[in-house]
Amino acid sequence: MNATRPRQGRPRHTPPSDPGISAREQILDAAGALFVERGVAATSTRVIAERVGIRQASLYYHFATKDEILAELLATSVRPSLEMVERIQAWVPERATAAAALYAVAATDVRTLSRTPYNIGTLYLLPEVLSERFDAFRADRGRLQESYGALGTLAATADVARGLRPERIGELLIQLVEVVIQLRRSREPDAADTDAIASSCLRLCGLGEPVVSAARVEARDLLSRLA
Amino acid sequence: MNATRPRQGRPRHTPPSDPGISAREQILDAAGALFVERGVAATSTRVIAERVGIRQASLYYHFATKDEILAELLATSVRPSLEMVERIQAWVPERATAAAALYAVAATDVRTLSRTPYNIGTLYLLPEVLSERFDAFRADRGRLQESYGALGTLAATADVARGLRPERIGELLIQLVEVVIQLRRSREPDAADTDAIASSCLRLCGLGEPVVSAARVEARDLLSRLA
DNA sequence: ATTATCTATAGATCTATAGATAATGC
DNA sequence: ATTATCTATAGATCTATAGATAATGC
Repeated sequence: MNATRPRQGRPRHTPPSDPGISAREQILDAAGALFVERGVAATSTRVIAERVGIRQASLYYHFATKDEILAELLATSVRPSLEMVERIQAWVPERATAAAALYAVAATDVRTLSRTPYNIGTLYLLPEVLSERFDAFRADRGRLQESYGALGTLAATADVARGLRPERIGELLIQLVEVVIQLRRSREPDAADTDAIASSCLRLCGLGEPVVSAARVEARDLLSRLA
Repeated sequence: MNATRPRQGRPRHTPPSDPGISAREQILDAAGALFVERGVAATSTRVIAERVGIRQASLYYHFATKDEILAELLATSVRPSLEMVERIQAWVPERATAAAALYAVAATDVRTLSRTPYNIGTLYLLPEVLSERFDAFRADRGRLQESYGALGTLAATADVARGLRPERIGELLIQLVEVVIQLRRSREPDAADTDAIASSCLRLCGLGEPVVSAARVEARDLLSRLA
């Protein structure tokens, strides 16, 4: 039961609570929680370091700037969604209807965002993300949006598809899914929220109740086969 | 053509570009645009003052703290929505169906948010708003959310109303309407967006195409009578 | 020797206050 | 006299760098 195996380097002022996690990870966790809670500009490197249990200057051994911490957090938070979408998209149209695929993607995305440790999706809403420094993140998010647009257009009724170009459908759908980020600010989302949001995505595409119900069932099946 | 009538007080270092607007308003405008662009913490009082054309310390003649500027901006941005919702709500059920009222409220709210000078709705998303200092604002917003919940519950199908309590419907609807804030970060919303969002609100309540179409028409009529 | 921390600090902020000053109003 | 600005500044930050130090690894 050697709870604290010694590591390399000068020992910390306060020994780490969980030495199994790399210092880099500890910094990302602390910074993530603080950025979400108070924003980036209002979070000083001193507070991040305090929460980790190291001195302020020691952060700079792991990250060159505060922005680099944010960039890393952003990158690791879109990628899983992006991979999932692309995997599900590949099932259309041979093994799944577009509506079911859209439901599956939206529901999975909502569920993922519901469960991230400190509602990390909140970072997407912070003003600093608009800066060019983070356009790598915004490019990833753009690709996710395109996938939503493509799926939504395939799933949409002719009426809706005629009225809204794929880019617009993508914008609206991704925003709708991310409603869960806002929701999580006031309470813990549950399965009913996930269904309400995913169903709304289909309804936004003009689909009526029978199609939505069928897609919900098919999506469940699709997801169980994927897992 | 006396473009610049002199005012009381020591003259500004740089004379005001539009002397018709009070200094207080000028500060609110400058701060609003900057807060939206970079966030509150990242906007220094010096930059706000610079944009107004006064010295940093002169801000404190009009506002006691930076937060007071934010509080004022938040207050003036929810109130119009709140008043509008309550006026339209009063038409239900005697002179309007709940679905039409919900469509009208959502569409008006989306349109209002689409047209605010610097997408001021963005302020709702900033982390500083979570602080207790702004609970007056959050109370107003809570009331708006309750109205959405009440209207949505009245409009919803029995199925949906059984599955989702009014509070949850309110949360989801207000979030859905505020999608336009996010949308505006990348482009100028138009009438098609307004309809897509307002229609999505009804569809989220379980309403099918015929009801949505009828509500859209009725809402247009309702709004023209209100104006 | 390498690694991961530490201490100390430069230099650049930033907010808010104190007190002076240049207008108008009476 | 009142108003709305100005200048000057205290005091508290904050980021990032330089260089020392206490471990482990070889």
